[in-house]
Amino acid sequence: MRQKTLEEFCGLIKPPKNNALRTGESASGDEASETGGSELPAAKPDEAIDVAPSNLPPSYIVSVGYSGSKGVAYVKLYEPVSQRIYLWYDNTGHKPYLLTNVPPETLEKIDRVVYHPGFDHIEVVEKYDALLDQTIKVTKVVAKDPLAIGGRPRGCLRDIIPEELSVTFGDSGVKVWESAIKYHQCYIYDKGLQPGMPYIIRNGELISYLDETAKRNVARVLEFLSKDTPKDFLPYLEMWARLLEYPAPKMRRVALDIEVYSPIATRVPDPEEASQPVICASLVSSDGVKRVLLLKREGVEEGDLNLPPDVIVEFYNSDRDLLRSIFSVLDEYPFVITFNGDDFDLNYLYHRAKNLGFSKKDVPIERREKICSLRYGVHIDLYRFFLNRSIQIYAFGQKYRNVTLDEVAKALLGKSKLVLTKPVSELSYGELARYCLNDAEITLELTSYNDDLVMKLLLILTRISRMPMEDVSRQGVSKWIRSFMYYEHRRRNMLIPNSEDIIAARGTTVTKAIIKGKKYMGAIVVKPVPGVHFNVAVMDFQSLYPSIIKVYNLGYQTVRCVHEECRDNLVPETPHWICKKHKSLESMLIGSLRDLRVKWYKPKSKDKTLPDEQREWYNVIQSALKVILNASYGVFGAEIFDLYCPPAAEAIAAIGRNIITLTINKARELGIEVIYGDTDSLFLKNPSSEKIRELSDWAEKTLGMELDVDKYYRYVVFSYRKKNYLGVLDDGSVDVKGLTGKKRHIPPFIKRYFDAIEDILSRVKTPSEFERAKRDIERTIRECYMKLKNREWEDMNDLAFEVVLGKPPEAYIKTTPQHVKAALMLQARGIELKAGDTIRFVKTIKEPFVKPVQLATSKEIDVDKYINYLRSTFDQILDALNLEFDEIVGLTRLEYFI
DNA sequence: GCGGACTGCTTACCT
DNA sequence: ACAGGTAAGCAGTCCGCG
Repeated sequence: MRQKTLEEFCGLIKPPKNNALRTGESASGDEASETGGSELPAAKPDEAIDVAPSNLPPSYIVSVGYSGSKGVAYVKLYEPVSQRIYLWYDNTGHKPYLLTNVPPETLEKIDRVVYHPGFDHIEVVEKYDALLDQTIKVTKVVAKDPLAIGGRPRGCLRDIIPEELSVTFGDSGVKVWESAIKYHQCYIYDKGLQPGMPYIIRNGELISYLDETAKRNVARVLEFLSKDTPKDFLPYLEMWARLLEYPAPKMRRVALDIEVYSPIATRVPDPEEASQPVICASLVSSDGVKRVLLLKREGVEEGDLNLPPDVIVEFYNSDRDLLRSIFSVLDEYPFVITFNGDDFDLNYLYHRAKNLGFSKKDVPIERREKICSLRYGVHIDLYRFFLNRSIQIYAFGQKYRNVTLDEVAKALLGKSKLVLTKPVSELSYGELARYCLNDAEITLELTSYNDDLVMKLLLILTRISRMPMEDVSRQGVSKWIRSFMYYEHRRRNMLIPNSEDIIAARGTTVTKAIIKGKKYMGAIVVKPVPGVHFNVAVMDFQSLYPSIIKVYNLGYQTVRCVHEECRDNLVPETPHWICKKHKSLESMLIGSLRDLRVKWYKPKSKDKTLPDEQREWYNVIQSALKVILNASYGVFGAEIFDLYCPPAAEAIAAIGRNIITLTINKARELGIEVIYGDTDSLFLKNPSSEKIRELSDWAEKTLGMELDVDKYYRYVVFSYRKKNYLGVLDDGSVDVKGLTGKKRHIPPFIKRYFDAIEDILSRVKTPSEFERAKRDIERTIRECYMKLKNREWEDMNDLAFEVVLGKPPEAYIKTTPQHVKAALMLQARGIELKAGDTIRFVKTIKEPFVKPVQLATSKEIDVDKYINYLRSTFDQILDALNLEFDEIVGLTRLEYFI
């Protein structure tokens, strides 16, 4: 089978001339169907959405799914003019399938296969097996519906085939491939669909739409990047640039929050039971509508609601009517935003409707595997999105710690939830309405601040991952990467290997990790030179690991490939070799993404000559790329990743060690003093710009890697500890890395004094100013010490350590750390605790030497333990300044021993 | 029976 | 549900100590 070009695969065509863009009807109008004569009994989502008309203006694919009633895949399109959702049903006869190495003539003899109710037919197809580097013939077993392939606990073709063959033929070499891919993903891959991108319909076909501006923009990117780029790389740059350059539409949406009555004040009602009425709902939309729906109840204080004039308040006599109103909104908006709606709001409404006897067609919510989706639009649960670790760290820079609406909103918007003085069920209408409305407002604002940053981020991730928006917002980075790699397999007609095939063909790791229990050796950290160093340049390799994947051609297909002639292309410090004959798919996909971020999107996001709006868009793109690139090496070493390949991960790390080592040696050879380095960075003491240039050129020429100056420190303070330093930049801002004084769990009392020291250091400009700073630091530490010693704290909370429970308190079997001891005391008082909860405790004199702050009194505090903690915290800085904690606080040797 | 040396567990951090 | 490396504190264990 011929490999399709990207152009063909994406179905790109010139935009139609004179394409009369029809403005759709207002979204609030009737829901009359334009299906044009489908006689099948309508079922969800089919009945709630209009079928896309042939003159549909360019519309964005936001979701892809499978229609059980019609037995075909469908695509949800968002039309940005009318701001409505339309459906398009597959009309190409695409069907679910699996691949197997069992020959057709054998399969035809198996009744359980050919008489399976979902069985359709068998074909023989050719696929390229990248593990063996050869084209193989496989049998394609096509089914009538996706559940016949897999997804049911028993009786699926993917289980039947190996079962039958091992029983009947005693064959253990039976292989089944690609049977665990969700059908809607399979459809996206086979059709080369680009979720998040605009499409039009022509002769009933769904066709990708790119306007002339978009094409010009893509051409501009390519022209800029093509200079020093190998030819085979260009199509990939082009593919990504098309997805990334196309602007985002305005996404019409509504945020929903509900409040539920609870007979027990402290308990939130169980959504699966949904036994209590919904007493309030707020709907706040991007088109400026704010509605509060309240349930009339006996004995609730009426009075003035005291809500802003633009809020529409509606009272309902029954929660049945209230639900109906909510549901009509859910059937109208293309995007519905919640915070924890999968688990609570939509889940509750779904079950409540069931309990109230709603018929299925009157409920716009569908529930499957902990997800609540909508038959009409797309449900984005922001809780799930913000919970994503990669998003949390790389897109939002750790600005929020705990994923609660209050904390995320505080961190990103500077806004909070309203504080309740009473349980929800006891609030007056006004209090309830204001509370609920505020939640919906900040939920919406989390998607709209910074010019819709979150919506745009989701859209970009949708495009890169080639997944429906619902899925992208709920799944992790390894699923996103898997998805675009699978897509590329299908485009190139490559067999998607099973995880065990990769392990069997490529083996495991050989190096020994420094940390017990890890699979292989990781990065190098250079011992810092202790002391204060002025004029320090920090150089680092731009996206080191993605660069290695690109330049050294890494991937599951190229590590330990089958060719004899490649075995001399060794990875340093390992027996692994890398293929010289073929380019790995990973090196192309990840490498091109890396180049686009490093050379185009990141610089553009900082280009002050561009309009703010444009720069912000580039910033969204470069953040999305950052999230993906940061994980692109890690996934190779993660068992949960479906293309898990330990030797590839190990090789990347080994090459990284080699690169940083060679660079350090080169720097020293050039006479530059290297005072520290970690993984991909070098701290250089007082280097001349010529030497920096020389080193950078050397890296480019001999390693093929970009080594740039990341920043200049006015000075850096190192102790002997790795991953532990303080650096002052030219503008006086301070970078503190790894020091205890900056860690989140330490008592505020100590943190405040640490911050004061940081402040003193930020003002030091020259070595001569240092002496005065040292005296100031001594004074600060003395003050802190005296305050503690004299027990002068205002509030116990100031002394509390805040440590997060990694698991529920009962689950600590091997040891009982201090925060767990405190947690157990709280639990003994009936306070429920779970993994992720933060325990606030103080150190006390008597056994067991800890107490939760809530239970402790001031006189129980063990001051000496705090002073010891103070000592070790400040030692990290004092070490480097040649100061002694005990001398500063005036402890003589004698006192120290008493 | 006690204390120091040691290992292991746990959390928070760095790249 | 991306990886490994480092710091630090404490819990628990082992062993010596005539």
